[in-house]
Amino acid sequence: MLDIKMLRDRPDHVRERLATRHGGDEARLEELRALDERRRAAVSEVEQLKSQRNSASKEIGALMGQKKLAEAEARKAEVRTLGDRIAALDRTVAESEAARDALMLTLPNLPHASVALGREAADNPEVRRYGAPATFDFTPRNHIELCERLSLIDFARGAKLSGSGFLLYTGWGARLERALIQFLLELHTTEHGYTEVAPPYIIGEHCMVGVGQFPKFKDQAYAVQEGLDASTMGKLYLLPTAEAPVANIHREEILPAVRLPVRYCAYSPCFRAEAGAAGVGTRGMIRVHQFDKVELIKITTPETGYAELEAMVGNAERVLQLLGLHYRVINLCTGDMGFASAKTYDIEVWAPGQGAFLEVSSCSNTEEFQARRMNLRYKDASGENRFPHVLNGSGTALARLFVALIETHQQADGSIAIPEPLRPHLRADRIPA
RNA sequence: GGAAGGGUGGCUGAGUGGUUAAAGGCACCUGACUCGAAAUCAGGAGAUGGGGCAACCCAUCCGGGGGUUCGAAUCCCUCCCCUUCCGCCA
Repeated sequence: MLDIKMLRDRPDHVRERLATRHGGDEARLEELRALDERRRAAVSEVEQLKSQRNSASKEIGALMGQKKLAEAEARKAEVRTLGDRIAALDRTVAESEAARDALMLTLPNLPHASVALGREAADNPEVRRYGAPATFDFTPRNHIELCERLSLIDFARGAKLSGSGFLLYTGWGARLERALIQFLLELHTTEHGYTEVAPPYIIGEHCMVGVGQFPKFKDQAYAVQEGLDASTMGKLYLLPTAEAPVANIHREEILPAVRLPVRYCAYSPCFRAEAGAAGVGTRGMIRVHQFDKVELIKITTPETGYAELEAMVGNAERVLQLLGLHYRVINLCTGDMGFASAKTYDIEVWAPGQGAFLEVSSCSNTEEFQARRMNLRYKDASGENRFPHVLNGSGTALARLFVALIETHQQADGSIAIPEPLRPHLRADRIPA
């Protein structure tokens, strides 16, 4: 959520910055301005009336104490007429405020000044590359062939169980997935200074609003209800990402400055309806309805937010470096950034079998945007309550990492070589053919 | 699902219609005392929104929402959450 004060004081700035995304906010900004003014006018009038009523009520109390009952009754009658106007104005305030806030929740974050202007993915500047594409002296297979030959994933039975887009990991595939999760959590907790948390996998609607998933992306989430009780529908959702619970851990709190930065990492499965994406890359495990991910979350002061973002990207890159994978880091342009983000780096890993880079991590600083939605604050050195920067990043997504790993490290004999740092967790140095 | 008891400021804990932002205690800040600290004494200190150059002023907030009343932490309705016991269950 943007700062309503900035909308009042610098409307042109807000309009310009929002226009660098996808535009189309003009009408909403104008409506917002009108609602805000209506609310403020009503607030100042009703407060004045309430002030009158408060002092009158005190007088009535005093009169009754002195047993001047007739006078008290006369005053009561006067004040009663104030009550009706107050009630009407209170309704105006509540309505305009609710409408204003609902509108505020639909506006995306403003891009940071350093973000490149652009409309789409093609406009994203590349920041750096690591390594080189794997080369093979045999004909390499793609991950679908590898998974089938080595019985890592049973695509047909996964679909039989839950429909297309759901994976059944089997044997070495299940073990590799589990080893990767363990490897990632160990790395971030022991070497990168994150505190591990294990969140619920079903999350309240208010937390989805808090991170900016809702209201805009409601159609992308799986809603759950209790049994056949439709009245419970719309309150709880399967996680699209662990960001939803973890970023909300301290919602509605005021953290002492000495506790910052807060750094959490969490493993969770992620559930995405991918509505409207049917048929697009549905084969294999590139785009699925459920995948595993280790998420990184930071809560920092505004002063250190961007330094922490750079560090977070480095933490995610380290994963790929240790696994011997080729990747590139790109900086999303204004038109390609997520709703809540002020600045985002994507990390894309090279998948030889696809001949393409696959997004495995997206690291963003949402600045105060999510903190405002969550009413998360911290108390700075001077005792002032301020909104912290809230950052999130994948460290990393698993299904695509799995793809890149097996496609990159496949051997001529059909086996998969396991990179050194992963071996203790898999308790093997290769997946046999 | 059934029964009972609870949700008050950073914590603890009073308050059951009228100077109550809310006693007392703990923690915190300032000052005095001290070489310094502890102890003691005195004082201060909540949040949100709005107004003012400022000292300050106004409104709202005692789990959420609604109602009764001139006036609600206090009475009524409703929802949420927590604790204990019973039932069921991984």
